[in-house]
Amino acid sequence: MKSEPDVGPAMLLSDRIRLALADEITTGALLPGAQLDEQLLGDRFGASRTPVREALRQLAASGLVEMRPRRGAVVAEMTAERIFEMFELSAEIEAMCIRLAAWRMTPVERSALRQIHEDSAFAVARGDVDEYDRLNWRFHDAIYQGTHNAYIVEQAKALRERMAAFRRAQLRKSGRPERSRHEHGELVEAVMRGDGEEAAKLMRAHMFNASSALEGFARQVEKKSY
Amino acid sequence: MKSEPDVGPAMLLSDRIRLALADEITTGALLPGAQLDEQLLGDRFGASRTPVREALRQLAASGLVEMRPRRGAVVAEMTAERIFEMFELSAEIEAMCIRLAAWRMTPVERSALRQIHEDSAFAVARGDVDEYDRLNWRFHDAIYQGTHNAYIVEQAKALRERMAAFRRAQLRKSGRPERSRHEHGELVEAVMRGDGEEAAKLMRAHMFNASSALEGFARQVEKKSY
DNA sequence: TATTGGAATATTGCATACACATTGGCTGCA
DNA sequence: TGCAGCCAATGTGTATGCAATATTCCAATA
Repeated sequence: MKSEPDVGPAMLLSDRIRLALADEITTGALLPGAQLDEQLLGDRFGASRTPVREALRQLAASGLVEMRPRRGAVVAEMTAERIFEMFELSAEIEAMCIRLAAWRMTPVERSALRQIHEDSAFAVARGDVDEYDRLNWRFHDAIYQGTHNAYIVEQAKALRERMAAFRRAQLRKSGRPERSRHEHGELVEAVMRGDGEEAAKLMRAHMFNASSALEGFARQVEKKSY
Repeated sequence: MKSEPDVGPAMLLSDRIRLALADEITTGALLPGAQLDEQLLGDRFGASRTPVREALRQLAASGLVEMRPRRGAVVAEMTAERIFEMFELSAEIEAMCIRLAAWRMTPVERSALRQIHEDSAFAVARGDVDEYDRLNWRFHDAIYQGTHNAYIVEQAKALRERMAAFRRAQLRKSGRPERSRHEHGELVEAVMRGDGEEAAKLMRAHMFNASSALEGFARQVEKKSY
């Protein structure tokens, strides 16, 4: 009986719960410090405690929830300060990646990066935020790959995945895609010159600007919390 | 001595399994690509599949094992190259931390860092590797704290925890503690001067030297794999 | 009245049982 | 002989039950 047009068992139940909880936490629907009772969550999602537990474990690894042995899980404090802290790490990681990439990328990789950047011009011109978001992802992904360090690629992707929920609202800010693309242009220039330190500096600024676009959102979370 | 893994239920069963598996993977007892059958592992540890699954999930998050949905877990490829990659990320994270710390640490934190460094002189002189290992941990931990970014502290600690198994054999290398302490001295100097970029550079060198101490070990893993 | 001890409750940690997907092999047909 | 499709076996994903431990509340005592 698949009356509901669900995505089917293509996605694991525990993954669905994980994504749903991550969304509720990042949007502020679940307030910081809230107890995450396994049984209750299981009831809410029509699942048993087992997939809920798996989801909570993974969320704990990403820092969205805090697990205390035999004392259950609570939503991690998600103050504006903590969101900024997460962005700062994100920015530093991105800066590290582009610094390494600027030194290590092959000529082919460099021109591929430039190509992605040029493709994004259309998306910005048409105001297609979703398309720009995809290209934005590919842009940063190309930089990760440019480090020629598979472990860094994995971890950077994982971190970016964690921040995805925050980022969603971010690009909608008026004028943000244009400015983002302009900053990408500067990044491409620095990478082309092989100037890793400069690229890292620009990336920090780029990420800081992106996080600033979230300030209103952060304050909103703040208000809900107290 | 509470440093010894307590047989009591003080530590969660899933954590014991996680640590044991991490050890076996990093020491090469479990070869890359090996299937990690949940039932078999459960039998080996005298546990059921449930805590084994939790352990595997956490190991997957740290990159030691790879999980393919409905197809089980396998030991991640652990070539010498991959070990070096993990160390590179570790080094970059440490460098990032000390760069931020050199700029942000309070005077109290700076002198506390220097104090830890001075305390370690005794341990080195007595050849007490375990004691030096503890102080080494506290030294790096103080640097994490110095970033004044709680999220970075968490993630840096988690990463260092993952590398712990590798690090264990590392300090045993003859002369390594002396050299390590000398390098720490230079790091303290740079932090005292507030020279973040220089501290970061020194930290990368420090971590690189530490990883070099593992080269023999890495080759050994390599040989076992093929 | 405040504090402490203990019992009751609730919730996690672990074990076991079941359902279903994936895989490998086997059979039948081209 | 080779390939397609089916079937069984293996093993993961999920549900449920049990045991151990943390929390809470109440009562007894100082």
